[in-house]
Amino acid sequence: MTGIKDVAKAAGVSVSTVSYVLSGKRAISGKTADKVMEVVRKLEYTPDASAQKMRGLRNRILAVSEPIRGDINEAKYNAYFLYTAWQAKNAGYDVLLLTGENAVDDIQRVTRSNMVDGVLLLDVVEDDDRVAQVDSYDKPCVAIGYPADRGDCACVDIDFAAAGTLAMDYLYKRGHRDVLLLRDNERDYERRSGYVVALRRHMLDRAHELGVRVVESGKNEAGRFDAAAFVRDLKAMDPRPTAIVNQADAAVVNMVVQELDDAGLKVPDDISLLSVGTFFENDLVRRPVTEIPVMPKLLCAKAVGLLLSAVEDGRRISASGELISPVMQDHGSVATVIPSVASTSDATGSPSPHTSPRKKRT
Amino acid sequence: MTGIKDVAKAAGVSVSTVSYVLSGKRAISGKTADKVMEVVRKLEYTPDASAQKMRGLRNRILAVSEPIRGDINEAKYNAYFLYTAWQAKNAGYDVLLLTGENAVDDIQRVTRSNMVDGVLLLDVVEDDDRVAQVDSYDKPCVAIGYPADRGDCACVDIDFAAAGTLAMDYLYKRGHRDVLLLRDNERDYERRSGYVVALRRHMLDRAHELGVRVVESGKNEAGRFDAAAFVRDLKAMDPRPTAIVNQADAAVVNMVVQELDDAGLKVPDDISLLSVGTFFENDLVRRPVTEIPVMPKLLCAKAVGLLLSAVEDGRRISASGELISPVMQDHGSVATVIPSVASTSDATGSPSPHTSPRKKRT
DNA sequence: TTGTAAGCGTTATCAT
DNA sequence: ATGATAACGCTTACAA
Repeated sequence: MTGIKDVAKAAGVSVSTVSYVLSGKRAISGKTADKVMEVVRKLEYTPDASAQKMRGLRNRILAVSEPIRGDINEAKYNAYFLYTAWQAKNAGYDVLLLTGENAVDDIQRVTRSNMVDGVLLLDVVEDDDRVAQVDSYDKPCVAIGYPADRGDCACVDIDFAAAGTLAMDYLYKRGHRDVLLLRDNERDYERRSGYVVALRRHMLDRAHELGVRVVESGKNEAGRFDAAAFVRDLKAMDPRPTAIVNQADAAVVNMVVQELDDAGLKVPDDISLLSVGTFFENDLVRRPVTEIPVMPKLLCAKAVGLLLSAVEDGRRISASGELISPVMQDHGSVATVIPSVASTSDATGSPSPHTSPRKKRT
Repeated sequence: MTGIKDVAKAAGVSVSTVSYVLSGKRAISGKTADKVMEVVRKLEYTPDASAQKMRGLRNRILAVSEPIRGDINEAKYNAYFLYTAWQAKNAGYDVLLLTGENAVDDIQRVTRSNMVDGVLLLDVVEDDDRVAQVDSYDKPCVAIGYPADRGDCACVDIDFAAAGTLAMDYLYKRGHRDVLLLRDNERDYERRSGYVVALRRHMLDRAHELGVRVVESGKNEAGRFDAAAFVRDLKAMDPRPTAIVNQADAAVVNMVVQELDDAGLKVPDDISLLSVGTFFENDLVRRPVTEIPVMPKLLCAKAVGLLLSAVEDGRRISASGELISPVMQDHGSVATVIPSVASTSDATGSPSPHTSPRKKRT
């Protein structure tokens, strides 16, 4: 309500003086500056953001696109969203959230109408419309996630090819030749959520190269996972897997760990557990699990940093595709075993001499 | 980039004609309108939001304040946030998220700088700064939650006094005289999160009035809940509670149900389970639980509706404090029992003749 | 039915 | 060191 004119009048100076005092873009005598600032505080003057934006100043608003597909309660993706908001805030930016189904329309609308300074894309899937249309936005844009074809879109993600390799090499090096893949929520595969699908493929590929046998768990429908059945199946397998590679979330892992416990299987002595592409930092886990995490904090920091380098310094970022190396966080849930001789040959019905896994924890 | 002048030039009309075609605020000949719209589409013209706002039009942006206190992964509150965003979107509004610690500063900044049309307050605690300062905002404001003193702030919430009464009356009517209160996460009590605290108090008060004995579970620290111990304690109690009243989240309830099962206690035949002030709709629950839910969807719809009535129709809403009646959602986890005669008298060490609860489910 | 021009609240250029 | 004023892109009162 109170504008720069009111301040100027009350301080007995011109509007330009007020503007310059506030922006610091030219020298002002200490006396005038003090008087102006005093009035500014007294009148609680805050410059009109629209007027500033019209003059070409930045808004300090970033659009964050996170289309809500189906269920609203996907805590997994909230981590990215909140860290993004947090990073933006730290840099002095606010976040305009775009959750509509027609994400591309929304992004075009807010960029073309000059409502925001830049755009962040969250929950990117393998063939993402928002990425494909990046050239139609009037503002810089960074995706968190790496679609199959990133075109001109700047992308930041974990290197999931490397993560898949790292996971399998890690197990292989510790003697594991038979692993059980605990699938993520089916919905994540179906929506072709970028990394979940890619990671699984890379793990299977690497396992094949190494001669590691991978059996996949049954489909894991949302909210219907039967941990008891999973463990029962595990015990019935021949040869019995020496490790579980997990893509599912904390709730599922907790249930599995509990069931393993009930079934008398100790982690890692009787069965190793490695979680890949998950993020357990904040969730309750019944026991620490060795993990190659997705690192939302890091990704969001990188993405916001990259976007702001374009917004504030005009850097051209359309060429940037940053892949961050995965890291193994050892929490002692993977043991070293002696590979069973039969494990790489074909599995006949004969009772394979199962090598009891018992070694130092890793 | 492309402005109204460009459109006017290309269409061979004046800028006001273009403006009027787009706003529909005066009659335009069909021919001109068509031509203009064609050019608008071809040039992908989108009016500059700042310029419009300067002319007094609405921005169609609502600020949503949800300060992140401590841990970032509080899924509970995300539901409110997402439903709010969804409701806003449905009404044609975008959402500017304010997560900073200094919520009041942020709200003052975005309202005074005219960046938003209105403000929604989420995760309101009993003595909430944001509510206390509501008069210092330059835009209409609605809180979801009911602080101790709402002052001039419009508030929408479940009537938790009524909910507490409803919960206890419901159990009392079904013969329960001894109940065990399963506490929510301690953090929720500590931060004095509005309803969690109020609800507990109201339940205890009502129980006292009815002569229902309430024993509280031990503190439930985040991520450290020991369901087995909880059930062990339950079995050791004398007289043994016939019902559990739950304030904790789905993860905790799942664990408890599982442990009850393992301990041979059937719900509801051996022990009733009533959840109050929770929201299990989207979470996996091992068995349906009778619930007086918090109804975020409804609350958000009411709040957004109220706010928009102020934003769009200029209604004065500072007098509005809407309390929504709680509803009991029966999912068959509460049984009717025959009250034990000893239950209202003092509990001596004598082995009370525990009335085995077995009746029709409710 | 359409055009002209004032004005919204700022910033920045030009004077002084 | 400070002041007057054009310009930003749009909406709308007024004119034609």
